[in-house]
Amino acid sequence: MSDAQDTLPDRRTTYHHGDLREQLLDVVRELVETHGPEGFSVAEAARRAGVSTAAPYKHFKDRTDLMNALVSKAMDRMAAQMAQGRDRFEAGTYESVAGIGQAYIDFAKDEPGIFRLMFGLTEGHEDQEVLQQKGEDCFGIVVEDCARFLDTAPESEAARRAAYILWTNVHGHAFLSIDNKKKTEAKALEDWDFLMTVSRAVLDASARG
Amino acid sequence: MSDAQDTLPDRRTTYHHGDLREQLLDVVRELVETHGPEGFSVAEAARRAGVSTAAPYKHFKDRTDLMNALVSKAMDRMAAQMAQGRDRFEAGTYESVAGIGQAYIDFAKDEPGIFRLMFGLTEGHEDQEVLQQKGEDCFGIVVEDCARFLDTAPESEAARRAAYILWTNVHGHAFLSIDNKKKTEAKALEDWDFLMTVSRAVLDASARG
DNA sequence: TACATATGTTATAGGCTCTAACTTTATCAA
DNA sequence: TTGATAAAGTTAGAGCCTATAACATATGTA
Repeated sequence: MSDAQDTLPDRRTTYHHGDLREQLLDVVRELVETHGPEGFSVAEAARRAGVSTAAPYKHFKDRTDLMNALVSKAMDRMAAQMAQGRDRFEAGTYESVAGIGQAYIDFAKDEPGIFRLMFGLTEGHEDQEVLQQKGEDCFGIVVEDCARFLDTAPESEAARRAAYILWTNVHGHAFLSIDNKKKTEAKALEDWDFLMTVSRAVLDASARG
Repeated sequence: MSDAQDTLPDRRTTYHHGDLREQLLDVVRELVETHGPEGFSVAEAARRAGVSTAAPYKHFKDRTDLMNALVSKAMDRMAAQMAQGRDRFEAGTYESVAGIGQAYIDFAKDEPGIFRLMFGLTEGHEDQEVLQQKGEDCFGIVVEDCARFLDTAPESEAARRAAYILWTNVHGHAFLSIDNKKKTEAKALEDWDFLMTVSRAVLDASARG
């Protein structure tokens, strides 16, 4: 009679879902990548997870809360990938710094929806101590490697300053890359070329004082 | 009896509004700055303009269309301010390049909501030839000034490359500034200091070849 | 076993987008 | 000047969304 449930994914036999919170995050992650940073609804996510549209609210206070959780997990992935990018090279070299940047850019290209969400959040973002901290952690990876290159402490003005400038380069490049794939400049200047150019320019300038 | 109309702004006497399209854009601009890039609704804008919630659709195809118009106007303002920033100094100098960047950053700080909207658009953005072109125009201002500094044609690889790197610096700094006003790095490194540092580093590196 | 808690469900209020059908005003050609 | 047409309003309403309330079912622990 009711064939509506045939369209439901993974029809459950149990009353409880078992892992709804995580599955919602997965589903929304997909939606965000296919329909853009704001192109998801809690209702649609619930439907795809095979639960009622009210169920998500047992796990997330509201839509923003869900988004924050999504971003939080994304930041963990990002930090891990940045560390991995660095570890492909000897620490404290042009290459390791560029490697961190490459990981950042790759993340942005692989997950542009989430990436946009991470930096597009405005409401209830800056209040979130956790997200704030995770952002700092990512930045810390760059600072640390710059400090090693410059042979200074990570707390030094020089290291933080160089890291900040490099961060703007990489962040800006990442954004422009995903924002405008056709842009000729972005193509003419390949990622690695760009990264090595700015790493050298900034680190050398910093080393010279 | 009905005191509802007392809350309506500028109660009209005429049936036609007269300049609804422009007023809607103004109202939405306000909403975007007070409630964030996505923190507006067509309905609320209509209410504030004192018309029915259906009226806006006589002027804009849909919500996205309204947003695009908003962004389009913002890009005009931005281009104008960038040119103005450049003209405060002798053309083709570190200062004029930094001046363009300062205008960009000021725009982002003055109108963070719109700024985010400009670079957060995803759906129906890249299709919009007009917006695409206006973005190129802004970029062209930087390219031109870099070319003058380097004493090359604006079409030269060197000029476009230097401009691109500087654009990432400025764009990244602008974004990080508005994204995270508390960030210590952003404060330690004042805008102008940052701009002159990167202008010198990038232009000198480019000039050296 | 039994009670408390966690995690589902249905129902519903209220807001939003956008369209349809209708009304009022402006424009412009004869 | 007039009368047809287009432009720019209006109300009504379908259909989607968020979020809550009230209720149902499972789980776990005393």
